[in-house]
Amino acid sequence: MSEADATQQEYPVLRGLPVDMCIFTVATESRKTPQDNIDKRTLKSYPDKHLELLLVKRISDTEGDKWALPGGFTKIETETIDAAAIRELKEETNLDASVTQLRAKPVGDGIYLEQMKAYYKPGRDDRGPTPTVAYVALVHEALLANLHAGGDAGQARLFRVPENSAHPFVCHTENGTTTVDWSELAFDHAEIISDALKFVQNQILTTTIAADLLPKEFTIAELHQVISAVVPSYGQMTTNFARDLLKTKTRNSMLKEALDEHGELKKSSQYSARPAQLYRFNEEYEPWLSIYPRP
Amino acid sequence: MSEADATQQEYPVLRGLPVDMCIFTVATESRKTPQDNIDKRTLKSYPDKHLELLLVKRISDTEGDKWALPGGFTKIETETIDAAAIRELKEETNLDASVTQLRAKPVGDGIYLEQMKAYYKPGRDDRGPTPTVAYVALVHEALLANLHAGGDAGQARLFRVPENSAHPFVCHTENGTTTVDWSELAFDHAEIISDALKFVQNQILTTTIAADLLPKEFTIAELHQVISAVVPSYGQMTTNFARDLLKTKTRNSMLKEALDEHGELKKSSQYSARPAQLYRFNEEYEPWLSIYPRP
DNA sequence: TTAATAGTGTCTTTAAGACATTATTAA
DNA sequence: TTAATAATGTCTTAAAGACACTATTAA
Repeated sequence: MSEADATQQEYPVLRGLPVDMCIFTVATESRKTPQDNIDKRTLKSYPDKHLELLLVKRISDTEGDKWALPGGFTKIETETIDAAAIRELKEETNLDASVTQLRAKPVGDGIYLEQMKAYYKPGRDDRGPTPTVAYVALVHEALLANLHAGGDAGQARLFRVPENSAHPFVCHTENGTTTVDWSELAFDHAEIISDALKFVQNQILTTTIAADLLPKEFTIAELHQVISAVVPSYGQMTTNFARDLLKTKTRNSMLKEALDEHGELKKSSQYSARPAQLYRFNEEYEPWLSIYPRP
Repeated sequence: MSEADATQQEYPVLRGLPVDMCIFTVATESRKTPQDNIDKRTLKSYPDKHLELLLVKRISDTEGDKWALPGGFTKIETETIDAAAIRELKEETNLDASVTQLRAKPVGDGIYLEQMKAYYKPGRDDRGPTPTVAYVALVHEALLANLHAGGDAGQARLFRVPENSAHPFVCHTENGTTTVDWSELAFDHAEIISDALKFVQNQILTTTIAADLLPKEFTIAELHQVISAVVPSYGQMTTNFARDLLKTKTRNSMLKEALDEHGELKKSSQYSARPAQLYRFNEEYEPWLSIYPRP
C-alpha cells in the first residue's frame, strides 16, 4: 500500500478497473394461443423476435435509483479485465454455463462476449466511477431464464430495445409494465448502450455470432428472424434470401445442411406446415469483408 | 487526496489512465536513382510502399532501455481519454496539424485515429503500468517528417513492420540499421502491436481510411499500392481491379473522377508514361458490409 | 523504336433479383 | 379442400474474372 503510494508520484496507479456489461438477447414472443380467436392453422406462424437488454435498478447511490447497465470491478491483482467481464456475466445472469473465455468468435453454445470500448471522462461526480470498459454480450434467451440482481443492484430485468431513441426501453411482467427512457439511464449509460447497439448490429451482419442466438440446427427463416430482430431495418425474408445464402460461391461454405444419423436431410415442422430444411453453421467458414474488389 | 482515499473502500479510483499509441504510416521507398544503373525509363516506376510503426526507446526504467509504443497518461480531472490520445499523437509526432477530434472516419487530411482496445492484467511488476488503452493512428508520411521523442522516451523512430512475427522491426538511418525483435519489445507491447496490425488491416479493407494515406487526388494504382502496403497478402494490381472498383453498382459512388477548373478530367504522369486518371474519395459513400445477402 | 504503365473490348462464368410455379403438411 | 410456409424454375440483369488488345508518353 505504501509502495503504491510512493509510485503515484511517477505515474498514477489504478486500483481496480470498472466494467460495464451490455447483455443482449433475442427474445421470442410468446406464441399465439387459440384464445386469440385465430384460425388454428395460424398457430404455426413464427413467433416474433426482438432484441432485449439487461438493465439493473441501482439501490440508492449517487445516481439515485436509476436503471443502469450491470457492472462491477476487476479484482485487482488477481483478475484480467476479460476475466472480470466473464465473472460479471455469470453473476448478473445467474448463468451456470461454464464460460471460461471470451467468445469473440461464435461457438454456437449460446454466449458471445467481446470487449467493445473504454470510456473515460474527467469529473467522477458527474457520472460515477470513471473510467469504465464496456463489454457486449449476446446470450441465448434460454440461458437467461434465472436472472437475479447481483452485487449492489436491486432488480435485474430484460428490457425491449426501442428501434430509435425517441422511444423508451420497455419491460412487461405480470405486475405491470416498466418503461425507461434513454434520458433516465444512470451515468453515461445511454451513450454506452447506443454504441453497443451499433456494435452488435455490425457484428451480427459481419460475423456468424447469430449462431449463439439459435439452436444448433435451425431453418433459414429462423436465421433471418434473428438478424431482423437485431437489425430492424433488415429486409423481409424472401425466397431469394435463402438461395443467395446457400448457392453463392463466397457464401456456400457458411451453412451446412443438417443430417440425421442415417445421412438423411433433417427437417423441421415446428413453425411451418411444409417441413423446412435445417442447417448448422460451418465453423470453418471465414468471411471475406472488404470494400475493395477481391484480389 | 484524503477524499479519494476514503472512497477507495467503496470502489477503487483511477488516478490517471495510461494510453498507448500505435502510430502507423505507409512509407514510400526513395525513388530509384540513375546511379542504380537502370534504364532511365525505369525511373518512372512506382516507388515501393510499406507499413511503418513508430517506436520510442525508453530511458532506464523498470523495462530497461527497450523499444516500446509511445504513450502517456490522461490528465486526470481535465482530459477525456480521447483527448489524451490526441495530445499524445501530437506530442510524439510533433504534428502541428490541428487535430482536435478522433478520426474514426477518414477525412482525407492525413490523420486517422481510433480507440482499439483496453488491456489489463494483474501484477503491475510484470508489465509496467496497468491498465492501458491502446489507440491506433494511421498518419500520412508527410506529417511525420519532424519526429521527436516526447515525455520519458529517448528516441523516436519509424520501424518497418515485418510481414510475420518471425522477422524483426527494422529501421534504417544514415548511422546504421536498428532491428527490434518482437520479443524485445517492452511490456506486452508485442501483443498490442499484433492486435493493432490486424485492426488496421481490417480497417483499411472495410473503410475508406486509405484516403488519409494518399494525396487528395490519386490514381487507382496508388490506392492499390497503399492497400498492399498495409495488407501484404493483397493481390497484384490488375486491369480488372480498377474496373471493378469503378464500375460495379455497389461501389460506383466510392470514387469520383477528379476534374480541373475547366471540368476536364485530371490526369497524372508522375509515375507513368501514359497519364493516369486521378480520383478522389466520395465522402458520401457508405460501405455496405455483411456476410448475408443484401436485404 | 522500346519500355512502361494506362486503359478498352470481348467473352465467359457467377451472382443477384424478379416473379411465377410447385411441394408439403395440418386442420 | 384451404391456408401457410418451403422450395424450385426460369428469365433477366449485374458483377467478376480471364485475357487479348490498344493508347500514351518519355527517352
